Amino acid sequence: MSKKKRVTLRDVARQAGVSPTAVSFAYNAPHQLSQITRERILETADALGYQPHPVARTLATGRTNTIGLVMPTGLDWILHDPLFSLILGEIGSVCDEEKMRILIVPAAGDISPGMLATIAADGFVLFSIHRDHPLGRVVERTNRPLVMINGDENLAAPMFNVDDVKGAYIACQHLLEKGHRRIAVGTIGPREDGVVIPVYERRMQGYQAAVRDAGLPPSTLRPVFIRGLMSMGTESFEKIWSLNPRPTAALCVSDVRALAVLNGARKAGVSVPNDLAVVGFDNLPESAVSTPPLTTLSQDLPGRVRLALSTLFALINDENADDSPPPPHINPLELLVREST
Amino acid sequence: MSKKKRVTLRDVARQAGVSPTAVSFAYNAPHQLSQITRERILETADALGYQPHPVARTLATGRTNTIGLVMPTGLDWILHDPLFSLILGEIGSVCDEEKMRILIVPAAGDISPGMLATIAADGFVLFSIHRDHPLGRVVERTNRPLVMINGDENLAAPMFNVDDVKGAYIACQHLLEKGHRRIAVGTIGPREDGVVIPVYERRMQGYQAAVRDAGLPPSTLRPVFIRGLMSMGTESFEKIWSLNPRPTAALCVSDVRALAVLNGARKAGVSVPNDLAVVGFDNLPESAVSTPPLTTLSQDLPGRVRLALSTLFALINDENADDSPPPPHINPLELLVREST
DNA sequence: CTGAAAGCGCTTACAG
DNA sequence: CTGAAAGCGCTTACAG
Repeated sequence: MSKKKRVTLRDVARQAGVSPTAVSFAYNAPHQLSQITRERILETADALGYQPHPVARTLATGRTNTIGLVMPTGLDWILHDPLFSLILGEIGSVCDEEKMRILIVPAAGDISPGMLATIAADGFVLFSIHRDHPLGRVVERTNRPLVMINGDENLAAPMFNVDDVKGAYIACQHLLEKGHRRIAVGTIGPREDGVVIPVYERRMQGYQAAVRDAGLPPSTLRPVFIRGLMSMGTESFEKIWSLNPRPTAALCVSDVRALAVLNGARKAGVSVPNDLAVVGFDNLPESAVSTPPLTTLSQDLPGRVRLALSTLFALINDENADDSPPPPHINPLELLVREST
Repeated sequence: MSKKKRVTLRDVARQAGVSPTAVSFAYNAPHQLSQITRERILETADALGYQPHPVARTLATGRTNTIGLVMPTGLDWILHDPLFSLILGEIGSVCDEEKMRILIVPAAGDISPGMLATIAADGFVLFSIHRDHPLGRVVERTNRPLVMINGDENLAAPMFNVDDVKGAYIACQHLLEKGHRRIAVGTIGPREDGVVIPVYERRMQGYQAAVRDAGLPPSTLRPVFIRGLMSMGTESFEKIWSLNPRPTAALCVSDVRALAVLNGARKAGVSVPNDLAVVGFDNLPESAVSTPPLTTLSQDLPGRVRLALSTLFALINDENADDSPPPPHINPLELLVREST
């Protein structure tokens, strides 16, 4: 094959003996053409192996039929956060239905104020952007359609979150009511790249508020930095278990962390919930079948993702949309008490 | 803000008092411009908030700086296959380094012969394409740069696989040597969408060959269809355990399946490896820390992915590349004997 | 129902 | 070092 010249609309027009306009109409405005002309054009196109050039089409119409998924880190995130996989899967279903494509945009490193402008997408979904992240500034001054998921509520953008603070509050309250007074908090440590994840920040606040409202000292809670990886179970558990004084319960900011701790505890021969109660966050499918099944906070992820995307699509289609972002959409969380507490 | 007119290169040129060419050069051929002109242009651009239009640039240069990741199913795959997440992560690192973007292309449903042509990408990575899948035809007649990972070796395309047949062979042999004569094979069932996954097909062949070469009857192997989901552990284990006669070992075509079975066995109080030996495939990070750690086949995934991508990038850059696809690249697999056998 | 023309916003020989 | 011009391959008023 090698450098075959691309067949263009012009070639088809010439071959079929019609104008370029007619060929374009055959694809984009069939009713503007007589049945017979249209068929001849389509047959010629087929015979020549013509395919409309997607980029040229985009330049002319202004539509890419692509949405950009922007995250504040490298792609390692996708890799290791099962919740993100769930979100991605849901976005995938919606995009299948809407015939939109998905462009992955990791925003590690160099973030210029105009970075979104350099990306060929009709709109963006931004994940976990913190107000102090360079993307926070970008978001506030861009005029391109975007929505945020799990973002910082201080940013002025359409926001689709869960009620992290309240969820964390009731999770912590649950443990306090069971009499726990020494609680490890399994949370994320400072990231090398300095990125702060808003949901974890809010969850910490929720835990702390519950302790405060119960009239207990802040030292009731002991933060422990653990990684969100199943393979780090032993290390994570050890970090918690070696606290002095030894905690009787662990609140984890994510289910992966909680599941890893469960795994580590089992290997160490420590009984959950008898020796250590464990609570997660987000209710992954795995959390229902772990040993023991995990107490956690459940949310309507599909509903939230769909709402975010339909908002985004509306923004894309109404150029002259209202300027002020709507109030944040905050899904409730429900405490699912299972056997780990 | 609303419908702000886009600032174009032309606007910058006018404002800076230079030609459009000069503005373009300021970005793409700095050395062609005097230091002073260049700075003036860049300042003007900045002041006007100019951003080069990525689509226009693509149309003129023919480069999108994007690679398409094509899979034969919907996005549900990404969702549930942890191995795919690993691959994606690795692709992500390489693309970060190369300043390439990633477009996700699920190819469920309507696949026209020209489908790749409708996608704005410089090249493609195709996953798990079977010769009978509609994409198989597409692949063979397209002249766009592409490579395949875990694909069907009967397809004429640059291929980057592992030695599934041999790996499966030695895994099965391992069990036979331990004296197992009733072996369940935990494999994928027919998918609703009819998609066949080449690696699983090959792995089945490898298991069967080992049994044959050992002079044992084919009935030594009993296929059981199980899902690749951690949350299906109990169901998967039950299916295996209820075979009659009851198997003493299970070969699983993927680690997720093996881990799920491990989980199900534990809940049922069945001891691994004493009552049931279990072998996985692919060596996920989790497999090293499961209870018990999983015997499985390990591969050099990062190396393979990087090789596939560098081949793709070479193809993208050399239009007049050699026509005949290179022989398939087949990475060796190593049996990692851990405590589940 | 059909066509000539302008336009989408860049890049890049080519000529000076 | 700098600019006028053609071209990338479509779409879409507009006029007939």
